[in-house]
Amino acid sequence: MESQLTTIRSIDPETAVNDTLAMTELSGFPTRKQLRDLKRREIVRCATVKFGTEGYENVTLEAIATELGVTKAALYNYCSSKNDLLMQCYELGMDRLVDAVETAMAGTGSAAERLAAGLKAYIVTMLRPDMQYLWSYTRPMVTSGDKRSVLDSRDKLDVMFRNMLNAGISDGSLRADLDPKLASLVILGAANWVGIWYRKGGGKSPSEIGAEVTGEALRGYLA
Amino acid sequence: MESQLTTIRSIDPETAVNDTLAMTELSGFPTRKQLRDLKRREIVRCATVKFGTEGYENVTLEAIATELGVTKAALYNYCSSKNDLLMQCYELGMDRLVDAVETAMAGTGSAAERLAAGLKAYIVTMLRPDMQYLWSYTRPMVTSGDKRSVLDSRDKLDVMFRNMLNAGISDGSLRADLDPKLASLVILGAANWVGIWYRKGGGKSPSEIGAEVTGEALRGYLA
DNA sequence: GCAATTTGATAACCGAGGGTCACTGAACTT
DNA sequence: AAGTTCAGTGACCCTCGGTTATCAAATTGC
Repeated sequence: MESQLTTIRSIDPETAVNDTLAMTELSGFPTRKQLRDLKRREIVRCATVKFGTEGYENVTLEAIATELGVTKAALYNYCSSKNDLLMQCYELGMDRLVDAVETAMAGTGSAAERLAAGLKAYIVTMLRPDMQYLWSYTRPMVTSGDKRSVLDSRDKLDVMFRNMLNAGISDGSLRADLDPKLASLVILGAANWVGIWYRKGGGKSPSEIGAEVTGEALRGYLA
Repeated sequence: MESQLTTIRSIDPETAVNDTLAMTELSGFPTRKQLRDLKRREIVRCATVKFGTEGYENVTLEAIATELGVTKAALYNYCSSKNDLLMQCYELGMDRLVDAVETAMAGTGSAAERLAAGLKAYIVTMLRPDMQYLWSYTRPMVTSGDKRSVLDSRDKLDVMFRNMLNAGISDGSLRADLDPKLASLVILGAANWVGIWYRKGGGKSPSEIGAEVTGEALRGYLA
């Protein structure tokens, strides 16, 4: 059986919005390192979709390997365990989240407006079909030791929101008496909770949900 | 090996606060049904502690069985699968939560005060060591089909909070313009989020955390 | 009291799936 | 051309959830 790992698969526009993979396609003569890294990311991308839509414990390494046209053992060249593979998926997901929030917050409005934009982007990104189960259903599997980079990203997000809260106090668009630490806790809590209860079919689109929850979560903090 | 399932184990006061098991000890000549039910609950109690403190996927049925002094196969007289056992643990946990919140909300103050008491009780209960992983780490494993009763309890809690929010609008202790549905979402989101990031050693006790988060989550809703 | 039956537990086993390892063949190096 | 590196293979092991045949004790019927 010929390995398909060397093939650059077409990117599904629905699930791959803002995916960075497409931007790093091979140019001319790929080095061994480049090829290896591309394959690794292809594995992670495949695993992310499967974990995200089917749930971690319902996906076998065999299934991932088959889908990629290789054997299970081959995967172990790119990850040290199934949990490690999940970790790499988390990193990918975290990067997406950070990117989305960063972009949304880069606007020019008041801090309150940019905070709202960032929060909405956070929620919408989290509700992407292939992020769904990844966040709400398998965060658990992140075992100690491995999870450093994930926690780093989480902290990074937390800091981004806290900074924006502080900026809001400074520019007067948010109440001066709010505690950024506690407020970011409540805000992110509300946002993350959406990922738990939201299921397609509730009638509302992720974008609508994002806007509604954002409005509600920030209501008490506006100046 | 003699079965220890017939022994009523002493209740650890730390983890068994409000546990209903102690109230149903056998009286005189236990019937077969009573004995069976007692054993079932003893299994669930043991599993709850282990799942809660070690994490679902790190606990083998073998380990639970050994701790109870029986074989793994014996457990299958009381549950149909490992996941079903987890479900029963969730029910136990949910009952604890509902009890705690109900009791806390039964006071005589304003609706806002009772809401705060209920929310704090919710958080504190959730932070019990043996509830920790159960909530934040294994909610995922609840697979469709089985999970009806758990969702019922969750709905029940949601309704309790929504009712109290409505009561607060009526008695004027909460802002008249709040949307109970969205508000309960944000409030419970913030509360549940605590279970994710809280780890012993942060210096603050569950009670302090509960009070702080409660204050913050309700701040925007007070009249 | 003594068979017949029901119940709860056991030991032995099965199969899925995560993880390992000796080896192979192709690509790169010299 | 010979040696070296390395991704990938196939066969294998082990853990653990789940099943089944069987047995002993308690319960019931006569």
